[in-house]
Amino acid sequence: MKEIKSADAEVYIKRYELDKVFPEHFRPLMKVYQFKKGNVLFSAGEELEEIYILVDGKIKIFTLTPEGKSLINRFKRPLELIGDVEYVKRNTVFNSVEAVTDGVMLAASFADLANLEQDHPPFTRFLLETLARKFYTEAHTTNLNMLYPVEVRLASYLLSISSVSEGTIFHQEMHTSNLMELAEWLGTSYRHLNRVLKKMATDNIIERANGSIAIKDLEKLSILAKGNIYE
Amino acid sequence: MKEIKSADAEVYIKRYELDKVFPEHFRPLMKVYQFKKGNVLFSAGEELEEIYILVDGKIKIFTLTPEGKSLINRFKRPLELIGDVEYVKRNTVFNSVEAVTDGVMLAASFADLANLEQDHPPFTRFLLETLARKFYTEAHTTNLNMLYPVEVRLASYLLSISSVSEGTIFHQEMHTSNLMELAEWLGTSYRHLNRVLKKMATDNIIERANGSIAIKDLEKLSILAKGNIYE
DNA sequence: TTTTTGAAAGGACATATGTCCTAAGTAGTT
DNA sequence: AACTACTTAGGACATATGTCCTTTCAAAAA
Repeated sequence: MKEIKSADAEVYIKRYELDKVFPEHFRPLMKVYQFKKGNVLFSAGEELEEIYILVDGKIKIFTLTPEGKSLINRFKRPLELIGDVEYVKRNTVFNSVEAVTDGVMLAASFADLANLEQDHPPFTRFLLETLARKFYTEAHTTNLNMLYPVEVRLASYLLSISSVSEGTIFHQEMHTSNLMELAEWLGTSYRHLNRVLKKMATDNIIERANGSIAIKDLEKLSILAKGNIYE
Repeated sequence: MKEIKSADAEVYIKRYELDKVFPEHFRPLMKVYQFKKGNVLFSAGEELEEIYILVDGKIKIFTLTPEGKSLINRFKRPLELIGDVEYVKRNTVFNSVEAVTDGVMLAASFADLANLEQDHPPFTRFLLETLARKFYTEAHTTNLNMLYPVEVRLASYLLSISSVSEGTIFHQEMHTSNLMELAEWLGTSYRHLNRVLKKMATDNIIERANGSIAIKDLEKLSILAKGNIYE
């Protein structure tokens, strides 16, 4: 990750309405970093000294076992805080983070933030609200993962990226760019995702043509999803 | 849950060193509730108006699917906050809560707490630290559950409640009072827990005698747990 | 002591999902 | 066009875990 000294945090602070959180006098203390697709941004166990704010791009958060194999993860887009828990608990990094696309982060040092907290309550409040949202989302996703099989989760996911208007189904941007990533997103293996996709195709719920997935029967899909909404 | 007007929050505030969090002038606004084993304390979807602080007893936090069946849960002992996320996000209750033993909660209304936040930053900080800890623990447990089979988790659990001294193994208090509860704690079915226990007994790692579990081979257990520590 | 009840234990079977491999398709590069 | 690399697709098999039942057992109640 490379610091861009010429860049100004200002633009991003405006864009994401962070001006109440970071007062004028604090902004010169903030840095702007740029990262490239594929960069390993943080590794579990590392010592952190700054909080990072994802303001552009997409990242992947995952856990590696000591045995090196399995992983669990989420994809994150702006606005997302990295290192908030580490800042509050003064822990080492818990999850590893990798860049899925090019992107930009703002950063502020733990020390500066601790000072900021002394005379600027909105920042503490911001942290609190961020964490509450994270906790809620995390719990929601975990429950979904543990309570329902991949088929249901996939159905929910497809519903979440589709919207219907005048009988036509529009696909919003997929959170994932290919099936492997989709498998990771759903927390399953690529092989299994394929199996489930095949079943849905056989049941005439979706149709697969050259790598893309088209919804054929929205109603059946809704029934499958059991009213769950992903994210 | 029954309010005990005669009771005083003071004792508990002392015991858990909450005096910096709740200043003198705020304490008269706090209530003391008593609950009985088996009471359903909160149900998912309910509207909350107070934050609750578990100061005595054991509770169970779980999720029910609309289909009524499966559940996921954790057991909690003091000191634990209930309703913190709900307070910050103004959501309805996310998980249901049930009393496992008799116990006591302190409570303070959202409205009073919002006022407190205005002129008493330590409370916001307390919320933040609590949430960070919760988030961390939650993530840790989730990872453990998703990455390792029940056998490993059970091994970790047994290790976590055992301590060795001069060649003798001491069992600390189990978090659970019977095998069904242990199965819930581990997030598996009772049947499966039994299967795994049997395997461990066959492998001479543990020994089962009239309902209790004794560790026979600590080393094998440690290898099985792969260095993971539960909670 | 007999009866009842709930916990403990496990057999039989089904299902979700993972791992390992192979093959076919597609796009980019030489 | 030939080659390479990556994605898609799926066969074969193993494993973790769930569901449903039955039996055993021990403690509590009659």
